[in-house]
Amino acid sequence: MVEPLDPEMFDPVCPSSAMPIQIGDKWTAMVVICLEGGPRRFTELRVPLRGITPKVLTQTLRAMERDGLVTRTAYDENPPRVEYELTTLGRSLLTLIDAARSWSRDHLPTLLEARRAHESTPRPALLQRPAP
Amino acid sequence: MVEPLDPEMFDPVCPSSAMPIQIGDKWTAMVVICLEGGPRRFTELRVPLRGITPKVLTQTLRAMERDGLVTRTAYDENPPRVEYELTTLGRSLLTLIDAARSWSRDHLPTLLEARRAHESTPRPALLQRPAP
DNA sequence: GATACTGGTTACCTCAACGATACCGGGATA
DNA sequence: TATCCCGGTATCGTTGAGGTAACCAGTATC
Repeated sequence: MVEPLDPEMFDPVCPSSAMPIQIGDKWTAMVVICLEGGPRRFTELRVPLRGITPKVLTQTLRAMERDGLVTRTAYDENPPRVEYELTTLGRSLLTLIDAARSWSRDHLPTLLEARRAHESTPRPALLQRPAP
Repeated sequence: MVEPLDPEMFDPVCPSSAMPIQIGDKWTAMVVICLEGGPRRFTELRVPLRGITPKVLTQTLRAMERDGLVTRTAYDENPPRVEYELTTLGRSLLTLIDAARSWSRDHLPTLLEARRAHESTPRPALLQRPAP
């Protein structure tokens, strides 16, 4: 048996939402990370992706399937069982995701600090002219 | 004098729009690339970014300035002159952009082929059951 | 019969990004 | 007087990603 996914895997309040890098659509990178350890079921994916609605998860998975990032396997049992698994192509995104994570670890605090500093200082006149 | 930017630098019909990686907003990565060689003026940036409207370019640059990716320097001459330049933080995005470009070079054709193949094959029933 | 489980679907709505178009202010130049 | 240049603004409209809420089919179990 595979280990269950950690429900705290992704923090909804994490500043990564400010990260200037995005892989695929909003949830794509998180799905890839969830599938890194092996195939997962639909309901299983919903746990760490707190807040995702079934509609949006379906959309995300269908788009990823269309692009050859995941495969979908349905087992005719009941209750029904469907498993999603990364393809080689999908797995190739992991290096990119790692690069994005490294960038964030190294530079996101700087960006957030710049943003914070900017918010608290009113924008100066576009052209600084000598006072009359 | 710095070399002018190549008007053909970015192809509007380039499949990179299908690229599952995005840096910042739609134009951010292109602006970073334009600024790689040194400071550029507003009007100068509009050339390779064919089709960008001044409003959107302003929005993009303001957001980048807020996040500490570029600096804006206005010279009180006329006609007015304003120069945008990458900060160290902005420059740090270049490695990420290169990683994204490498991924695209290596894998985007595969993705596009998967997509093309998928479009031409109707989605099978979600659960394959034996025919009655 | 009622209820639960899985893996969805459907209709509707909201909001932000993006784009099209027009206009502006100040100085230099003709 | 008129026109051009530069670096923008102002206003409006479109589009699509994403979210909310409700519903569904088939089977099993109570």
